[in-house]
Amino acid sequence: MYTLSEENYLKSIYRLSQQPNFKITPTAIAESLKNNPASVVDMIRKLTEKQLIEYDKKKGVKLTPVGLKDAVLIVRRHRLWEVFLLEKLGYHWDEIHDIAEELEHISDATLADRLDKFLGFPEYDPHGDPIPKANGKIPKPYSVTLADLKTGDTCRVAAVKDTSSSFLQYLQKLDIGIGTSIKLLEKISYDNSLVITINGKENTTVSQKFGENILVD
Amino acid sequence: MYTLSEENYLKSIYRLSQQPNFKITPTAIAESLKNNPASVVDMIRKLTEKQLIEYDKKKGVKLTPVGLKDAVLIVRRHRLWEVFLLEKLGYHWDEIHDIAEELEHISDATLADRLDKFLGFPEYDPHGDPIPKANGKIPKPYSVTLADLKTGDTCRVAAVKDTSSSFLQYLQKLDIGIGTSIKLLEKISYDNSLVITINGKENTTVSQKFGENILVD
DNA sequence: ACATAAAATTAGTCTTAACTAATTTTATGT
DNA sequence: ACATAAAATTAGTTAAGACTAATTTTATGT
Repeated sequence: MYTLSEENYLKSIYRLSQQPNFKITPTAIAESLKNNPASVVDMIRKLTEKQLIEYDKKKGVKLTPVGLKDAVLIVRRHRLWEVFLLEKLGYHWDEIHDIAEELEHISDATLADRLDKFLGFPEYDPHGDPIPKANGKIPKPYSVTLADLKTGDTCRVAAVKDTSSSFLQYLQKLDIGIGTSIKLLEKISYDNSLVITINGKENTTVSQKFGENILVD
Repeated sequence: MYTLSEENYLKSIYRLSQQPNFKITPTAIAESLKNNPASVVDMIRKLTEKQLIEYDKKKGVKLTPVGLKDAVLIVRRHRLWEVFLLEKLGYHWDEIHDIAEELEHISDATLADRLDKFLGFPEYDPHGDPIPKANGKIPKPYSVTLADLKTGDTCRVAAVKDTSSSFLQYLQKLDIGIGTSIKLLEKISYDNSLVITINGKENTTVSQKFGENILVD
């Protein structure tokens, strides 16, 4: 169907299109794929001919309906494989992305749907990103972070934005995982530090940056 | 580590080396990979330079110890994925080979071992072929075929040699799978056709070629 | 042994998708 | 507005790995 490269471009363009009000330029794509803008210009021509994208110098690159549909399916495969690697094969959070980058290109028509079923139709991947359904519908992404809460609010940890091992180790030290209940006691107005209670235990103070990387529902 | 093509050549050469007293020639490799002998000659040069194979016009192609080790690991990955596809995702016998051809190239160092563990360390793949262990040891392959039996013998299907979809679909039509009990009623001396009973049901006649592709124990 | 067929090899071409270097176009700061 | 910086584009190159066509080497049958 598509070459490896074509799929990577589609996925990259899709990912960039998720940033609101962001103009998708050749350089932006080049940076996200870590290759040369000249190469990107070539591929833009190719994908335009295949009617998967449209390119307007003023507006940048946009996925066509067909391109969008297929980009979403690639993302779907990526995120399903991430769930598989973490839940079934026991990989850690920070190991799964690169392997899923390879697995997402396996081309069998029914594979994603079978995997989806096998995994119990998960709605979110281990990074908290929504897994597109077979029909292309995408579950509502988490958007509220710990830092968005008002004093007195209680929430549960749904996902994390930052997946660096230093962050994950810090989480572990604080005994925070998916599903952990957190109550916001106070927001320090000086630097927006957050005073929280973790699972009803004693109080802890964390930084604004920390709070912005925890997605809650 | 290796390119897709290199891995496919290694695997192909390994498969051919399993046939006893078979000289692995450029044409033989070309046929098995369905490409041109001229291309094979190029790749023989490349793999020889990388010291993965040795080529002697008289003796044909041979894997070096390093080439053999890595070819076996590719086969290991292929067969483990086949087990996964059949047992976990519910694919049929004749659907799994092509998908495993893609999955086997996923390059993460611990993936095969994790998958092996997840699957419960299976010894044979759904085609009955032995799955090489992580250390390269290979369980004893089946060797007796249906065509080797004497009249009156009863056996169980352990594996198949031919994995073409036409053969596998024929098996499905005859209701033969791994574990199926077969009794040899008669060998037609004219053309060595075999009259058999499948799972105690009514008699069927199959060709010698068919019988030679069913491994039993 | 020799003609012929088959296999192996060489030489050169093609495609994909990357690259660099050079040039043109667009944006930005003073 | 204009100089300069940044971005986009073009042209040409490279590498892998396939191909065809032509040639050489090896095998086979009579």
